[in-house]
Amino acid sequence: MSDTHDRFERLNVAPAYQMVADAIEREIIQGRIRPGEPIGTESELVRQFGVNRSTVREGIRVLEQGGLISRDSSRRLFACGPHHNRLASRLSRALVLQEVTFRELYETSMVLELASIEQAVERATEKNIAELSENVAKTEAAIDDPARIAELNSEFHALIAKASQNRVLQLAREPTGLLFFPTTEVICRKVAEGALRMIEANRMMLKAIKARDKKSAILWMRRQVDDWRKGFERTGKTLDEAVDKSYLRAATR
Amino acid sequence: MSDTHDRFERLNVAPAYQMVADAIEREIIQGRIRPGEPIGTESELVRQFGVNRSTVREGIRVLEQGGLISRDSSRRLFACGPHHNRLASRLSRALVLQEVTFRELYETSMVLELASIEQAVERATEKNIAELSENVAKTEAAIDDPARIAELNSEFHALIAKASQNRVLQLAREPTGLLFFPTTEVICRKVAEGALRMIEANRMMLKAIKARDKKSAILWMRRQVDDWRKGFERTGKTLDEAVDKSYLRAATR
DNA sequence: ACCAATTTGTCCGTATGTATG
DNA sequence: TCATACATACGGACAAATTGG
Repeated sequence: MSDTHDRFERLNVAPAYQMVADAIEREIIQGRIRPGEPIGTESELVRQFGVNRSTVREGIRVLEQGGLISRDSSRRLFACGPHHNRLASRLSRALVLQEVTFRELYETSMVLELASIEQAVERATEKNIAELSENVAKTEAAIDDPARIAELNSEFHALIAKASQNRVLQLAREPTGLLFFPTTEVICRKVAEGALRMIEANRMMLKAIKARDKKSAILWMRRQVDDWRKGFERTGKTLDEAVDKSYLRAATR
Repeated sequence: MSDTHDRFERLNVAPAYQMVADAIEREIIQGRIRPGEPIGTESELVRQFGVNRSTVREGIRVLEQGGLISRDSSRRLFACGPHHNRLASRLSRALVLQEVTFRELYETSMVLELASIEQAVERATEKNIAELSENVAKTEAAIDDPARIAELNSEFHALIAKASQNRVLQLAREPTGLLFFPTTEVICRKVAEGALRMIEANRMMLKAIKARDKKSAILWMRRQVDDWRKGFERTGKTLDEAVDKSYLRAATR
């Protein structure tokens, strides 16, 4: 052992593939590569970074998975503003793996959906309202198809969030929506008047948004989320059981 | 061209590395590999899947990035219940890339923080309260250090969410917290009484939680988030500008 | 504390399928 | 149609780090 001080700290050198990923990520986040712009071929990156092909490819996988880059039909690399879908379904998966309960889901959804519709009442554009109207019409036409109803209801809530013009809120509620609404199908099948009450609530929410009637909109949203809870319990399950992984299928791709 | 029908559909064959990733992911999601359990060495996987090591490694990168597996200090692979941290910072990044405004952040944070404290008042355990007390004590001791104050305040809110016992809510507020609270440092520097009001609010929230006084707790939380908005505007910025990428550094690792 | 075996990180070269012009 | 460029995948190799005796 030497009795001198270590002159240098240990260099914390990241693996090469990580540095490749970081370097490209930086360019995208800092806006020097805009979404849609090409990244270059693998050989190009090999040349620029001075590392091996395999190394570049590992870095690319990281970024692909992170949703920062993607490949088009011809497999050329380009930057892409990450679609939340991928992130949201990852989040949903994380929730399932943590074995969160339906109660946690219910409580959080209540908060997020109420916030969404409150802001939607204030800010919904004509376009938003048209989209919601179309959704309600489709739902009324699908009255006898539980799967379709559930899907449309899920879309209804996503449209509400969109109408809030608040992208943070939109992103925050997406993972819960992904897990929350698939159960509506089960409920529609088991509870006779379930679909009818759902449609009525959606119709009333749409009406309230048109009239900019915040109070009524919130009331009907609360009622619908509560209906979900009651319907859920009526299927014989308890709120304190963990969200099953089977609800993931609908969420992943 | 033959005039016969195609007998077979085109096989949707995923790349090998993707199949490797999917196969391992399935095992984890289905619970056949529990969090903490080892996955095996790369050579092991090479043998089992019958593919090249480079291919295995690409698959591993995907899962690592997805937070499903990780390497411990000795770089051995093991499954891990995905820590939200990684997902949350990814979400934050997505928000920045979408150039969301501080207003969107503010509004959503208000909703999520209020919900957190409301549930925290109902359910905080002795342990939660002890953690919060310690945080408040540390904050009082750091009164002259804006960076430390901001960090501790961020932790305070995370602890509140933890005390809500609602993991869905916890996960939902994390990305916004990551972006929201770093700005408190700037505010503490620019607004003289900022730190003091922040500490007072935290102290009062803690007190309200101890007393199970929901009304007071919510009041002080609302006041603190509002203070944030006022302080933010006092720094000369407007709520309608986009959240800057500079706020990301604090968020990533 | 040393050594041998294992494992990871990285690299090289090559073959094959596919998309584009 | 053909040629070219490129992505995917493979086999093999070596140095550094880690493990376990």
